[in-house]
Amino acid sequence: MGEEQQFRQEDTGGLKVRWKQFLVDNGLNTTQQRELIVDSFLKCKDHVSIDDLLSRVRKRNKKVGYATVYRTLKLLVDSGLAHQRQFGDGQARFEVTGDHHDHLICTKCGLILEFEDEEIERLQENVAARLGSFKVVRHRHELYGLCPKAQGISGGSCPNEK
Amino acid sequence: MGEEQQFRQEDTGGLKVRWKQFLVDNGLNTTQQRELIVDSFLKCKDHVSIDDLLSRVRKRNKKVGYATVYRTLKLLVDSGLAHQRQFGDGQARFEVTGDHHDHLICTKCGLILEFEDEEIERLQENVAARLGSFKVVRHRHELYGLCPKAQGISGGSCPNEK
DNA sequence: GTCAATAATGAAAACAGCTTGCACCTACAA
DNA sequence: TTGTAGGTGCAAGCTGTTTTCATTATTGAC
Repeated sequence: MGEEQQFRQEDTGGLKVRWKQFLVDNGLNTTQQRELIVDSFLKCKDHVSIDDLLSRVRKRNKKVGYATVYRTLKLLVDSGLAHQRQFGDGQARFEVTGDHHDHLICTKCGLILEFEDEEIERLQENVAARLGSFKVVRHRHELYGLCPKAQGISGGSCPNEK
Repeated sequence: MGEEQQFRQEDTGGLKVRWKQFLVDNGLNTTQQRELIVDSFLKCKDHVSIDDLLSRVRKRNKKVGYATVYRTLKLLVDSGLAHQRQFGDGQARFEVTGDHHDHLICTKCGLILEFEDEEIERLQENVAARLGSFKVVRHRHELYGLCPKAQGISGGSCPNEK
């Protein structure tokens, strides 16, 4: 656990270097707001919406505006440091770029799990080839359903139930 | 080809019966607009947006409003006759419920192909089981990329390019 | 067929999340 | 230090969707 944390810090550090480079490459300035927003974002392990991130940021600086978070997230996506996702609830969510993975979403409590499966990835390529040399650039694979708690297994109620 | 068409008509007829039953079961009226909208929808082979369907409907009755199409599509989804999809372009698309399939979308020309793969479906279930008895209710699997024409293969230009 | 009661329609307004214009402010190279 | 390009925050605008409400259509009882 101590090891894992250390790794994460190192990793976040690496991402921060890439961010700095992105700013330089594109003639963008380092500002207090951007620093704060990017740091807050890189700390997130989960899938944050703009509003989520805004409220995290505002804990440290009340005056940051929605538009700045919005624009910074766009830069993060452009820089490749963030991925933008669209689950069913109508608002965009962002996550730190890492190992590729897909998602399993509990429709009752909103719990989001991640998964990856080499075999599925490989089969996807087959499908695309089969359908006439289609070249897959990215994909989206989401499983919606009920987590054990939402099913009533093990008696617990759903942690994030709305 | 004649056979196929006959089959489709029969199938559409079956769906229409289910629709009628849905109206009865829920104490809903049959109206000119609903008839027209549902008939137009069931004829669609592709993935229509609300606006697409509205303009098809208006070819036969100029006075039908957007809200009516919107509400009728919602009923169609509730009745299980339609599936609602959300591809990347921000507007909902609807398709007639049929064999389960997933999608391959050309990001250059908007071409949408359908695919299904038993093996992938099976692996999905494995994934859900592996992640702790998650029960999958539905899923979403979309491959985004370039169709052969968009890649410049065979020299043709992209049919639907915007 | 006629007539209420009930439901559906269409226009327009409300809504939610996203995007942009603009006046003021900040970072940074000279 | 200062000029300037770039960034910020507010508010307005946009897009697709959803709802409200006055009007119109459908249906079941006579």
